[in-house]
Amino acid sequence: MREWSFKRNDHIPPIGRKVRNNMTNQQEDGIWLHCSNSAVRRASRRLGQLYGHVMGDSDLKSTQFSLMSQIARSGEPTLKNLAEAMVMDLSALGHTLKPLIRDGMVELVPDERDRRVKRVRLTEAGTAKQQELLTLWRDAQSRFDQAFGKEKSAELRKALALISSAEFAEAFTKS
Amino acid sequence: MREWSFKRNDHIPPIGRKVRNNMTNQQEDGIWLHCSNSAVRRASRRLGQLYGHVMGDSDLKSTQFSLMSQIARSGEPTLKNLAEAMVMDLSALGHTLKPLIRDGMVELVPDERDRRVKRVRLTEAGTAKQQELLTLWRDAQSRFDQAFGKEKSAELRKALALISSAEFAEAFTKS
DNA sequence: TTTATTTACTGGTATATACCACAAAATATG
DNA sequence: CATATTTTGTGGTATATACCAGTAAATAAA
Repeated sequence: MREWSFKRNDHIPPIGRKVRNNMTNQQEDGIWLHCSNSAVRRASRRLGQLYGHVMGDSDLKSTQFSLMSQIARSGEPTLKNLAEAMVMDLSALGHTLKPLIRDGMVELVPDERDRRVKRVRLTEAGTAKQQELLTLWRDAQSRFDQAFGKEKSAELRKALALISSAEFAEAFTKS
Repeated sequence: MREWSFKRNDHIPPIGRKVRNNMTNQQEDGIWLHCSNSAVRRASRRLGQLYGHVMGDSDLKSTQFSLMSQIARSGEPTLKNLAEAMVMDLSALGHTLKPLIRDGMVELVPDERDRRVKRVRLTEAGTAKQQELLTLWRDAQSRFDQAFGKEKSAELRKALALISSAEFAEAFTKS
């Protein structure tokens, strides 16, 4: 057996200070308690895993389900608008759509008035699949609400929507 | 000019209901207001971009900076422990480390007592680089605190740490 | 109307991240 | 001790995502 040092969260060492920390448990101090970016990414990994497991062996990843749900919700958005809504780089969106297009879940249709523009649309199969997975998604979301608190859950989403907004980006950048 | 429908957030349509929404602005209703997973991912994309721009042309991505900061903070964690701390899949961590190892920022050292185990360590160059970027990180983090509120910022990180915890995963899964 | 600029998308390249199957070492079991 | 099981990593494959450098269409400017 190795000699373990014990948790001591009383004096929080500054970022990047070496502590020779061999602790196994999760409660230890970490960068995510100091860096909002790290904190959000870390949580997104956890939720990706959690929601993903609920989605299970369905053909779609939780990210794909999100994207398709947003497409359905938007009607028939242009790539540009969809990218903005998802806070995603336009080219990243293009790449992300490829597997969905390949699998016949989504199709791109040229806009009639502006030949530069392409609109994103769920195929019939895509719509059906999205509807089908709604049940699983609801299970995941209700588990989340249960574990985190329905109230706090809604508040959190609102806070995150604020952070994701263009106005926030503006404020962050200009200051 | 196209005919635009106008924003109406008064009646929030359920997920996956088609609305034929051509709105350009960000305030529109979206999946992220209903799905915590989507909300967190979306925010993580935004923050990735924002922090990333502050990091600018430095050799490290903001994700790499986070990871290196956690390594520094942990002392000399095993791959397993680091993966757990980061809430990252072990193999994903391995892959993520490759560019850092290639660039001489990080090295893997075999554990002396358990030949299965490898420990992660910042090289001298890595430590220096991490220290150097601390300034940029501090700028980004203080911009965030400014824009979101220092209080709320700390609360948010705590909430996200809870969501990222093993206990939360437990609660989510068992329920 | 010709030219310059902006807009919307595509493709390349690199990192981020997950899951699965496999290998090797350590540990538990009979 | 010999075998079964668990633990820790590695490599493959696929999606997620960013940034940059084009390209073509639309629009603004001269």
